[in-house]
Amino acid sequence: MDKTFDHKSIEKKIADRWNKLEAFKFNPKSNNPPYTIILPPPNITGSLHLGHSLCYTIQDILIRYKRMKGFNVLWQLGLDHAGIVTQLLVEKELAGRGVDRHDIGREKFIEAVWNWKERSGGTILNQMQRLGVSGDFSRVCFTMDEQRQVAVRKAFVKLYNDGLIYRAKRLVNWDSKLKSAISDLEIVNKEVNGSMWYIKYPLVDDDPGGENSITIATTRPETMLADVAVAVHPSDARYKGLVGKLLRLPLTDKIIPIIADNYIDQEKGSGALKVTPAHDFNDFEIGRRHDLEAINILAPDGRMSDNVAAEYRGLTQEQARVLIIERLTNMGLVEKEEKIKHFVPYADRSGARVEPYLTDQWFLDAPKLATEALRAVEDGEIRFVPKNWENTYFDWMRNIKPWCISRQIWWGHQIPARYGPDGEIFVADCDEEAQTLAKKHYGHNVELKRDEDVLDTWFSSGLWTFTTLGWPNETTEFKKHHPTDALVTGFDIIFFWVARMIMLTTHICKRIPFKDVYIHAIVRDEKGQKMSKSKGNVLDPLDLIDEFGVDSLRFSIAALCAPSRNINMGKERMAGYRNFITKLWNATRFILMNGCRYDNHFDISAVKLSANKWIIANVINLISNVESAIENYRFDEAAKSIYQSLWGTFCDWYLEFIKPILSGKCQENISETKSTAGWAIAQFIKVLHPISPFITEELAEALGLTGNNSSLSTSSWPCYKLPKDFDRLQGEVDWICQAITAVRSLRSDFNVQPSAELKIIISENDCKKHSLDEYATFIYRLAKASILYESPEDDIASVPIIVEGCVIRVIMDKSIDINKEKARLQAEMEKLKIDSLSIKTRLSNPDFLAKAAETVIFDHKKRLSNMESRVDRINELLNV
RNA sequence: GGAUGCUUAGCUCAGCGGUAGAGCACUACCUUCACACGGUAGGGGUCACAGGUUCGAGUCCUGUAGCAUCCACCA
Repeated sequence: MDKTFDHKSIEKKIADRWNKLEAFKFNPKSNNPPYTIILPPPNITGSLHLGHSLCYTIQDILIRYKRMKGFNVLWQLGLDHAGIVTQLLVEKELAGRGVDRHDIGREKFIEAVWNWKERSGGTILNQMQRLGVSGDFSRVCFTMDEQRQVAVRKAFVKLYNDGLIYRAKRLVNWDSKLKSAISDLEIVNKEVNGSMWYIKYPLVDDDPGGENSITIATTRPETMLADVAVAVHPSDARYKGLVGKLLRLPLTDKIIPIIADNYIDQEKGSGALKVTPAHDFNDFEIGRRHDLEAINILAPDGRMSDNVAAEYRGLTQEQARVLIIERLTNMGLVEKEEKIKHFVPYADRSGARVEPYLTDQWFLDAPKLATEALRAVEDGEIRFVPKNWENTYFDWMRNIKPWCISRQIWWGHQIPARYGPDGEIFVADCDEEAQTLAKKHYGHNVELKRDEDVLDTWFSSGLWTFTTLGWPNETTEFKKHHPTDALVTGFDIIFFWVARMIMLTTHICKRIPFKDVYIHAIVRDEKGQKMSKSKGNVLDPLDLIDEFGVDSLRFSIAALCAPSRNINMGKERMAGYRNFITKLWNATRFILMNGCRYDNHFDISAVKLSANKWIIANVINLISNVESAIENYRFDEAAKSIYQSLWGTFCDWYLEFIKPILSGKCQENISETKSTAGWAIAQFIKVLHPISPFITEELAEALGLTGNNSSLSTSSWPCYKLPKDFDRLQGEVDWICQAITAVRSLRSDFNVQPSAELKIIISENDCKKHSLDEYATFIYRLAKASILYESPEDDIASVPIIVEGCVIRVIMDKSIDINKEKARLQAEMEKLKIDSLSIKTRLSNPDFLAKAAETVIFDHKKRLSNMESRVDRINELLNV
């Protein structure tokens, strides 16, 4: 074995072995208790980024752990068709060849998308395998594959028949670039510079150009062409008596009323609001209350439509705005213009400015579905981990609005609705069924027209837990593995996905989709900045794997996975955990070099030597700590306790303890110690396996823990009971460790050469109390100090130290002049005292305090306390 | 404007009633026969600020400040 672990030579080999053994194949016939996770399906457009690595590693840890625990694990993998994103990408690709999708038509375009899927869909799956994802890749589903299409249609029809899906003419968020409705979650608000114009609307009864008018304020004067009223607050003194009067809308000369509505905020603008129902969500509501007409002046591409005077038609809104302001200014109707900053909605995907737009769309009655979805979480049937995300969920769910599920794009599940000649709607799974419905309605066969829209991507994602398990068929998977056990995802898609899955699944299946929702943090760079290509701080997981190895990456992820909002991932930190992986490698190498192997028949209760009992107790304790950490989704604790035990206890102490034995100094214990060491390292390898599967698989084989045709992945999780008196040794060995440390400290303080041998005297009582006979060689090995059982002559210089009430006298090597060293320490102490005195003087000087900045004072205080603690230490050493 | 977090060692973060912790970085010494991606010993902390509860508060409560994120906001 090499001195350092060469991950590159091993990862591929191990992955191939897992493949060959079909280690992760799901067995539907197994009678073991089920454990199920549905993987959040990545988009077919993507490649693996660090966020994926995090999400998948966590799931893989759970899956591998549960598999070892004897569960029949089902980790359902899949891919998402990602409607809008994919369509935009394929359009872009076509545009590169000078092709517009409208030229080739819908059918050819969809063909092109499937083509794309074939090419890029597999990329991320391959990358997942590189990460060590231990799912059954033969079961990968796709949100648009045949089975899912059937299920999605079925679900839609059911929701429609249950009155939860309806078609309506409503204002929706309109992406004018995409020419499609989008959901309010797909919008980002950006702050932009704009203007607020104050425009006078003259009262009808007055002289043309007269003084009497109402001033309205607006950032979008072009929409005034669609104004149908001006609204004021009923109790606004400024407009008392004007309610009910008529205004002449400038430019169009349309007569519009002044109405009163409680929605109006007297503080904002001029207190009078122009009402434009077709182009503002609030105005739409006002329009409904007052039975006002909604005039749509925008075309689907966001330009001025034919509903306005010819001179404005076809203009962009910006062009129309300039023209209108120019005209109003000439008419003397612009009171003032204020430059302001305000937030304007943009489409997340296409970047287009989002318009409220009046169209016919399909809606899901989310407010109705929310009741049951809220109850499931309120009652604790579904548990969020960490729990505080429940509040986010509750807040959103309690204020939920109907979800517009139709999209005017081509790539997606086409809505299973057909229209009769008179517009009557027939919703059915298939053509035949729709025809039957139509015939029943009309009394004869008619020609039906299929709705062209497709469903929002998140609609099919929302059904994911059960459509992947065979629903609507009562498959074994659906019966046994649903509800699934855990959903692992980021907080950024609680609304998009988690909430919708809960709503849809509780209604359609009458059960919850999952029991636990584990919300992981978002990966950022080491400074806590969001990773983005423009900032150039993106860490590519595949690069990290190349540099540090998968096992290090996975271990880092686990170790950093504390329950907070962010995970700051930097290379320095990763290097530290890579070192840990190397440490494990070398510890195992050492054990193998000394002829230790894992012995299947090793009986821990027959062990005699304290050091061996001690490490066994530590390891058993670790196993249960790791168990409860993983069960509680505390992967950081699992990783850290393995790190701590392996490095801090096993390597730093135990291996040093047993070196004298293994080298043949105590023949009687050699066989037992070899077995114990082999057993202990095997346990470390097992408990680490869910986190770092590759190196552990490799080492397990070397240790003889697994054979040619077996895998650690499918071996069982260690289960040991601590033999009776084992944990009582803890205090005893701790004392030994402390004594050794104390001797080493003293050596360091007195500048004793590391190679110099010390003699220490421990009272007979203490020797018995701490079974020191057994440890004599250990103390020699670790502190180069051997125990004397008889007091030497008084004239030999010694320094006493106290460890937990027991006095240890350390006899110095003859080459060390104790008095000289003591004098040196004394001098150091005096100097520190004098220095600290001068700092104290400074700090008590009002002039200094007045001049010095706070940080300077802080620095002085810090230095002072450092000096004082050093003085205390030296004092202790000299006085005992 | 509403909500939720965060503020602890130089950096990144754990800890959430009982003697201030980890990793990395730092200092000194050590190429000792698993490992220099190592070993040993160290140094480094007004636990944001101000009040309160308690025998006792990074830890609970109230308030303040700064930062972050989400939601709302086109008069």
